[in-house]
Amino acid sequence: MQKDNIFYKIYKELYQLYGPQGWWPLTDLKSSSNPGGYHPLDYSYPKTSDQIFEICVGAILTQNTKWSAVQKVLENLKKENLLNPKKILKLNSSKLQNLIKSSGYFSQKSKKLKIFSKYFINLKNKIPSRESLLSLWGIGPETADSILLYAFKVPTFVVDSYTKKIFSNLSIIDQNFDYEKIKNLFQANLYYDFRLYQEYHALIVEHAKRYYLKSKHKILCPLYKKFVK
DNA sequence: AACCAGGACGTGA
DNA sequence: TCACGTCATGGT
Repeated sequence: MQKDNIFYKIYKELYQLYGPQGWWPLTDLKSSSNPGGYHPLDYSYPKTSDQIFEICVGAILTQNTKWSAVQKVLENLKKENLLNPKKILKLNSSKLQNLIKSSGYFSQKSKKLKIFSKYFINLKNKIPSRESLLSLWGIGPETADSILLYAFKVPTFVVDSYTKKIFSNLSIIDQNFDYEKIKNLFQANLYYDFRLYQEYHALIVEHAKRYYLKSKHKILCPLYKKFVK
């Protein structure tokens, strides 16, 4: 890859603007001084199987849902000591639905969590393949890549709706590019480094929240002035 | 008070 | 393959 390509330039710009994002947040790391549970510049592998599982659960629950809502649900599950695949499997579905209700799509998501929990137990601490994740009902490309990148530290780029919004607005990609094409474009233009991928996706989300939400005008995006003629 | 969130699936053409 | 409807609660 060449260091002066637009994908890497924008990464450096975003990193300079917002700094390290400390994804994926963990309930274990929450405290009064760190309410979000983020851990900037800590790229270490999750310390327990339950932490890995928590990241996966968060990735599923946040499908088309605000993280703040997911955070509350994770907090509840943690408080009940249920952030564990065997315990999720044992729970009856209506109880699970009640516990996760506030993060939306509770019927679908309870089913997804059940299916994923069984899969996770069968993994026996091995790193899953992307294909096996995608074969699960309820795990699409973004969720699979989030799980691989943030829970298992596998260098695979995560593409989300914000990525499409920002980079199509900057005329760097086309609106009709599909998931795999966008993912491959980023990977072809970046160092093969899970830390870089982790930060980049998190920075994209942070940037989009500031400049690409409904009421805000995309033209105000500072990347536009800097990189689009 | 409509609109949308760190998507994925099912369906019909 | 692909565009479109559906899933659902909670915040703005």
